Parts: sequence; structure tokens; C-alpha cells
Amino acid sequence: MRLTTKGRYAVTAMLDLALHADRGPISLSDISKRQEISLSYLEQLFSKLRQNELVSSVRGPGGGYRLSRPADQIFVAQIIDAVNESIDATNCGGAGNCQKGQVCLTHYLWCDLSEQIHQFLSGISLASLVARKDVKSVSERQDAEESQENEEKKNREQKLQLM
Amino acid sequence: MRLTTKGRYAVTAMLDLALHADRGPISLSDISKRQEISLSYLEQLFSKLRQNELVSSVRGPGGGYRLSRPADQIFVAQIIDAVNESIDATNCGGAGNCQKGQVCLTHYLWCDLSEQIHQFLSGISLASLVARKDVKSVSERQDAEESQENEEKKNREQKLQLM
DNA sequence: AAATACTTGACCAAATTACTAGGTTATAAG
DNA sequence: CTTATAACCTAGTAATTTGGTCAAGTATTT
Repeated sequence: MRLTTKGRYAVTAMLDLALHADRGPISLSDISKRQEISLSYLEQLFSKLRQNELVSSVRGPGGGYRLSRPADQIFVAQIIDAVNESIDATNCGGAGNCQKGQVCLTHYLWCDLSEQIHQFLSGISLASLVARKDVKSVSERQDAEESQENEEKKNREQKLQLM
Repeated sequence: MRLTTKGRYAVTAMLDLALHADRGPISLSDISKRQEISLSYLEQLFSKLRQNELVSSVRGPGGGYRLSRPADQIFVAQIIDAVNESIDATNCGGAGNCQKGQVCLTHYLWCDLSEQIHQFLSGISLASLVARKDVKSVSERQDAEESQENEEKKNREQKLQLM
């Protein structure tokens, strides 16, 4: 079972994309600032997300990434699968050859668990996350922090020009 | 989220214990042979299981481990918790300080997932696993292999004595 | 006393993760 | 047409985790 920062980052970044979809293509450096994920790492993750056709890219200035389809058709399980190979809880990868080519004692338990997790995460779309109150409030906080930082940056630049 | 071979081994070993409870204390070397888990590794796992009062040990010849309470009062979630710290899916360990001391965008999603997994694994007792047909059949296979190996070993020893 | 079996802790190799560095394209804006 | 921007690509690497080994105990029964 793999669910580490990698999968979490991917879902967070995709959610950020969904939340700001109205701004046109979103650059990774924007996501990097808002979600505090290293830019180079994001690039690697988005390479996989693009290969799995979850996002499409626009190159050049003003470019970035956008969701490849509506947010209600992208599910958390797909995102994790894209960057993380699988959310399979068995050791044998579901093959059933865990002990001398035959199934091990707990094989079916882990199959059941995998099924359970997969069903849960397959039922959650980006759209449903965007609609959540708690997500909205965190997102508003982040946007506020972002524009505040931009403001400060602008002020610093003005001061420099005056000198 | 940590669910690796470690947790799987622990559950498998505990299930082996439950399956052979009628034989009295079970030595780790028995479990090691049947489940193909390294003895030294089992020792580490059982040290933690004992600290969490899931098993009790009997020392000396004929000793081994037994479940510290009936199999219907031991749940998979407890076993994994014992060896694996937690089955928490959040990055912050549930603290909610994932981003600059505040919650990150996907915090609540991972909380929900943790809850989901925990509920599922908390509902599965060792007794319910023992009762499963598929588990029984794997266990019978393992016991057959074990006694076959013992037979062969005995034969080899007899041959040696005749020489 | 000898054999058996649990206990502890140090140690280690391989894999994985999370991240950095340093490029090269493609393209829109100036 | 130049330049800045941002995607894209390829390596490398530090830290962590995993899954284990080894050695030296301690306790208990026969």
C-alpha cells in the first residue's frame, strides 16, 4: 500500500488546479507557491499526470496546466494511481503468488481492504472536493496570503525604482 | 499511510497464532517455518505485540506465544497499530498543522480516508478471519506441508542412525 | 547443568521518496 | 526578432524506511 506525500501532493495540486480553473492555464510555479511544493517535484508529478491524460499543458508565457476534462469526471483514485502505480494493499500486487506461488494466509484480507479503499477514493471527484466548505475556506485563506505576498512584492519593486 | 510488509507480517503471524491456539503456546520458529517470515524479524514484531498486550509469552522449552485474549476480541487494526505506529493517512499525523501551522488543502480528505480504513480494519477480528473458508483452506495446506517436511526430516535422521 | 526460547540492541543493505540542479525546447509578449 | 516565460527532460542525491542479520544477553524448564 503506497500512500505517501507523493500521492498527497498530486491530489493537492490537482485540487488547486480545479479551484483556479477559471483563471485559464495555471503555472506550476503558482501551485508551488500556494501549496508549498517544490517546483521541480511538481514538474515530475505533472509529467505523470499528463501521461495519464488527467491534465493538458500550454507552453510558453502565460501557459501552464489545465484539467483535461471537467472536475466531476476526475477522481482521487485516478490521481493517486497516476503518480503512485497502485493503491493495492496486497504484497503480491493482487497476483496471489505470495507464498511459494500460492496465496498467503492473509491474501484475501488485503484484497478486501484494497477494494474498500479503491471504492472510497473512486467515489470522490475533484468537483465534490471543490464544493466542500472546509476546502473552500482553506483555499480562500491561501488566495488571500498569495495576493498579500504579491502586494508586498510590488511595493518592494516600487521602492527600488524610486532609488 | 503505512501499510507495508511489516503490518501484513504481523497480522499473518497473529492469525497463525489464532489458528493453532489449541496446540498451546506457539514458538516463533514454528510460525517462521509456516509463514516464511524470518525468525529475527518475527522477534522484533512480537516484542511490539507483547508491549501492546496482544500476546503473552511463555519462556523455556515448550514455550512460545499465545493470544492475550480471545480471538474475537483482537482486531486487525490493533495489530497494525501495534507494529506500525498508525494507519493515519494524513501527513501531519492528524494534527492539522500541515501548512504553516494551519491545515492544508486536502487535510480533511485524508482524515476521512483514515477514518474509513480504520473502521474497516477495526471491524475485522482474528476470530472472523479464522472462520473464513479461504483462510481455512490456506491454513490446511500450510499444515499439510509442515507435517510433510517433518516426516522427511524424521526419515533423514533415521537413515543417518542406520549408517 | 544443559537445552530451549524469549529479549534487546546495534547494525546494515536495498529501495524508495522527496527534492535539487541543470539543462532543452516551445511560444507569447514586447 | 529578441526575450522572457514556462513546460519538459535527465541526472543525481540526501534522507528515510524497510526488511532484515548478528550477537549477546536473560529466563525457564527438563
